[in-house]
Amino acid sequence: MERLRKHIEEILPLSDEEFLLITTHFTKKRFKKGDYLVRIGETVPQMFFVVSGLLKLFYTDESGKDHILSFPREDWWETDYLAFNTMARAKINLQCLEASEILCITLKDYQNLCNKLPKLEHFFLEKATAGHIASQQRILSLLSSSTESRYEHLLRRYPSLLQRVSKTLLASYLGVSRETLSRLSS
Amino acid sequence: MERLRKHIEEILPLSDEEFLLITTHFTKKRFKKGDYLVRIGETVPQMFFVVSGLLKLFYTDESGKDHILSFPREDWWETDYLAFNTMARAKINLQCLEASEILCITLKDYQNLCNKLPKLEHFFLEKATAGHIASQQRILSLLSSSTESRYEHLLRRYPSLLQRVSKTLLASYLGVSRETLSRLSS
DNA sequence: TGTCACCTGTGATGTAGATCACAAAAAGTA
DNA sequence: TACTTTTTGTGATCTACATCACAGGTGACA
Repeated sequence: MERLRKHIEEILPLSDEEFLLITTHFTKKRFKKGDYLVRIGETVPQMFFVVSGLLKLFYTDESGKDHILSFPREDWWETDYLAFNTMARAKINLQCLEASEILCITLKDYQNLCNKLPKLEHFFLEKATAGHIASQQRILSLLSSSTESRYEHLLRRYPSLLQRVSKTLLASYLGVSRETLSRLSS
Repeated sequence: MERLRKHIEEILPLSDEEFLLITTHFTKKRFKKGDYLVRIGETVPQMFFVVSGLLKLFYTDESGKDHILSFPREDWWETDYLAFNTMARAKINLQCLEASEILCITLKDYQNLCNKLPKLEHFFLEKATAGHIASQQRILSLLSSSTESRYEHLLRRYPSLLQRVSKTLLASYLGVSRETLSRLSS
């Protein structure tokens, strides 16, 4: 849980009591490689904070092809936000690429926590804004950049990703076939 | 300003005093078609709420081609959030496609307002989350759908857009050339 | 230690869409 | 109303990328 405290305190200082209150609302779980945290078609009772490990958030289209939205890793918040917030069924999957340590919070606990500690909404607002900005920049790069420069940009921004993720998965994040990406690398 | 009140109260009930407090932090401005609210390279002192009118949020790449991120219209919040929040220079333009009535708020006023009325952060958190979700879905459609189905989806979701926006602009929102879009329509 | 699943590179071929070019139609503007 | 600017459709050509197919490599696990 210390990791969560440091993470929140980058934005919001916390007293010991406040942090204790926060921790009581989360459950720590361990997942193995391949485990699903969210599966298409099921409900999404929780939001997740990644303490350690690596996941993929992805959509599987009608033809069975995967499209990766993100690679959540240490210090990331992730879930199917649409399904989580509206208590609907998931439209996307969230699955472990590595064994992972995760803090989980239910919608009810999340709402309770925000009521008891309203300044946390400031924290989550910052996170949501950052997420929105990042998504917009991804849209821009999909609209305006070549596959090659998107690939270079990705590696520059997350150099460690290449060590942890297969090129097949990187291709499906970039929106090209793995063959095309392979030809780019060489 | 009544429009703003109704808009906020869809999420958050407000007393008359609270709403009065809010209004004192905004400035109402009228813009003509073609006017810029945000221009690449300049600072972004304000965030905008569209009372009436239509705008485009777009990036111009090195080759001079435009890429449209959104068509903000009635009841939308928009700005270059990255530049606004970090007081940096804008990377994207925000320009009027129609004469528009806009409520403007500076970063300082925004922060003051949220301090004085913390429950507003709840409102903005909802908006930011919705924006993030919408952006994610756009990424998914860029990754997984054909141009044709993205076009159909856009028209289904915003049928009025076709009346207000040229196909050239729609093409640059969808990420295809206007020639290709023209061939699709026929 | 052998087997199996997955990953990666590479060739051949097909296709969606970019780009260039032109003309007619529509919409602004003086 | 006349003139300019913008929008739209359509043809011809070119290119990036998808798809299919195959083979060698690597790590996981029984």
